[in-house]
Amino acid sequence: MKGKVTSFDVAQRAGVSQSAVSRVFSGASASKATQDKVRSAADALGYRPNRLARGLITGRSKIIGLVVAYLDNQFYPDALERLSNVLKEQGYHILIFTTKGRGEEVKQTFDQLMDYQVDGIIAASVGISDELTNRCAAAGIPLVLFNRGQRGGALAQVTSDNLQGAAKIASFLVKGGHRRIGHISGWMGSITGQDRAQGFASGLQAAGSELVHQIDGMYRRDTAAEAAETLVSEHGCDAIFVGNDHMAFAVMDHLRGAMKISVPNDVSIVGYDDVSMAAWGAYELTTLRQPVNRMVHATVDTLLAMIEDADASADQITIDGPLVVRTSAKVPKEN
Amino acid sequence: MKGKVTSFDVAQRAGVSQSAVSRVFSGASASKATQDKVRSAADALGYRPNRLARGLITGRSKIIGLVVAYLDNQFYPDALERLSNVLKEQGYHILIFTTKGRGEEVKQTFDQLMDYQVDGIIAASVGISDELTNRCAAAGIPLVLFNRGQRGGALAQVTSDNLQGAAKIASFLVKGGHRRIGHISGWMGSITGQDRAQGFASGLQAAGSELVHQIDGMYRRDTAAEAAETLVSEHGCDAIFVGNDHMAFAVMDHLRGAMKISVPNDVSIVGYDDVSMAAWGAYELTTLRQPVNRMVHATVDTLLAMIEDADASADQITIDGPLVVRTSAKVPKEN
DNA sequence: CTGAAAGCGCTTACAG
DNA sequence: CTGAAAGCGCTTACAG
Repeated sequence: MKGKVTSFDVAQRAGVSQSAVSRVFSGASASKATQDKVRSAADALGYRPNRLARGLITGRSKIIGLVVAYLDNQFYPDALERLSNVLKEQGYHILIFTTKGRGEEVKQTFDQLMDYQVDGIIAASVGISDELTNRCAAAGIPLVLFNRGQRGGALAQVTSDNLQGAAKIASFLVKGGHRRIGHISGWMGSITGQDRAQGFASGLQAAGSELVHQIDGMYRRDTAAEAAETLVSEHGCDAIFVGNDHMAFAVMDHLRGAMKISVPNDVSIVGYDDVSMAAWGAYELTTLRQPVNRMVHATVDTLLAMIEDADASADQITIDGPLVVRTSAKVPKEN
Repeated sequence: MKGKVTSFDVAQRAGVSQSAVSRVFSGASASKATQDKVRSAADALGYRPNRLARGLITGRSKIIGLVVAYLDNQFYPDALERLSNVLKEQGYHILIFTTKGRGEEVKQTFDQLMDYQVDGIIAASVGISDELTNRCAAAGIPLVLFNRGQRGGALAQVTSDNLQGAAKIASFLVKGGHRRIGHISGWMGSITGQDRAQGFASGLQAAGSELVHQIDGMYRRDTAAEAAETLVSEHGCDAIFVGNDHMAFAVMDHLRGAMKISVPNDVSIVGYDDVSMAAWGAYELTTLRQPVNRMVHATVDTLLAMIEDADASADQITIDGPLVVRTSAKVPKEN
């Protein structure tokens, strides 16, 4: 522990009190002369304030807990990177927790999060029980849900407009002349899965069509691939809306590979998210773009507002995204 | 700040001293009776020790800083998730920093890392200057390089055996009957890029062949795609070893898409990493597997050893991985 | 503006 | 085994 220089060391070298040192680093008032003395002493010594000590006394750790479930879905690493950058600009950093589980594991995760005295929590697509919600509230720790809503609660959340987005896809598919349209949903235990499914079904009806069949893809590649086979072989689908891009890739692989089916000539596929891979040559997936950047900014804005003002309202923000048309689905004819 | 219960609150309720409370939670000796009293009081109050306060006094934050550059290469989110899990079992958590930059930005990142009093740092494929290395050493913060070596220094690092791995690929390609073999390297400013290139060239020679041409792919998709076009069109390559899977996907997309070239009938492609997508139907990429799990365990073991014992040697660990044969490259004939 | 002092929530010698 | 006390490195009223 050689390198440990404290504010006392700096004070001594600068010939001022330790309080003075603290003041210049915490941005409190100090005369120009003091500032200069302190800064040059600090530079000479390589001093930097200890955030833990500061956090202990201010009650602000400047740490945001991020809990995320699906790092294999490229949407999340992408969001993570942006979240990290936007937060960094505001002086916050991310303590990351990955958890596939639900229930007990999530609970432990929250315990640990709180042990570190995080200033706020972002939960990306993980289900939060009411108990956990209450515990955060009791501890005064703001929580915002990223890309996954929760019914009932007054939880802060930012999602894309899943209902509308799915409806856009429905309309696009119907106009594209598809007759037998199926849906492989996201996990129906998630609001996201439910909303996209519902928006899609309503959209189909609004366009004068109907949903032939729907299977829960559980956000899993293998489940989705199997579902695609069932939809095509048993239900004769000529178009499938898949609940997210991650599953859509698996569907395309399975259709083209094992089943020798041409996409989009035999079956059209549409996804949801517009992750970077959707634009790759192997897939060229038509999909609904989730505006990650705007979602990230909205999330950070909401969270920081709640941190700075405990009475800030828990916003529920819905962000609209465009349909990105590529080649994985037949396109409506111009006329 | 309602929910803030401290060890004093617990002590009071349990009818013991605050020291006693601390002892049972820090695992120091305490009688069974005291333990019981404290635990039940703590449970009733929902008490959990404040890690920041504990860290301040023990000098152990239980935070590991992870700095990572390429979250869009699936290798890293995957490694991140495993790192997080393995570390969690040991009571550590990850404060994550993303940085594309080199130089000044990395320096700032390290400043911030140290502000949080991290117990150790894992740098995943980011270049660390000697100055930074020295600063970590001075501060007594162990640093281990993950998946990227550094020449000269005595830095702890864990990488796969890039030299040998690339040599295996060379041998495989020559045996596969390829005549004009090219290489799109990883960024040649990185040791990883250099080693794979060198191992490949030597391997080719050892197998009685030679490298037709090599282009730096910079770990970028667009650069790699362009390089592939040059290698095929101008140098007549019938096989290309691409420095990592992430670029290899771009190469396959470009060859098959824009250039209407069949992989592997016209050109064989081999990658490096074996990220999960390599197994996907759209690519079925033949590639050298980096044993992420073993690399992660080795990284954590080394880092924790250095944290626990400041005199622990800075291990330089190299882990061997197998060639995973799929369909993106012609396979040597049995005989 | 500035310094002395209290205190954030803990751990850990030190006596008993 | 247990409690009183000092101290980790800071911030922030409080006097001057």
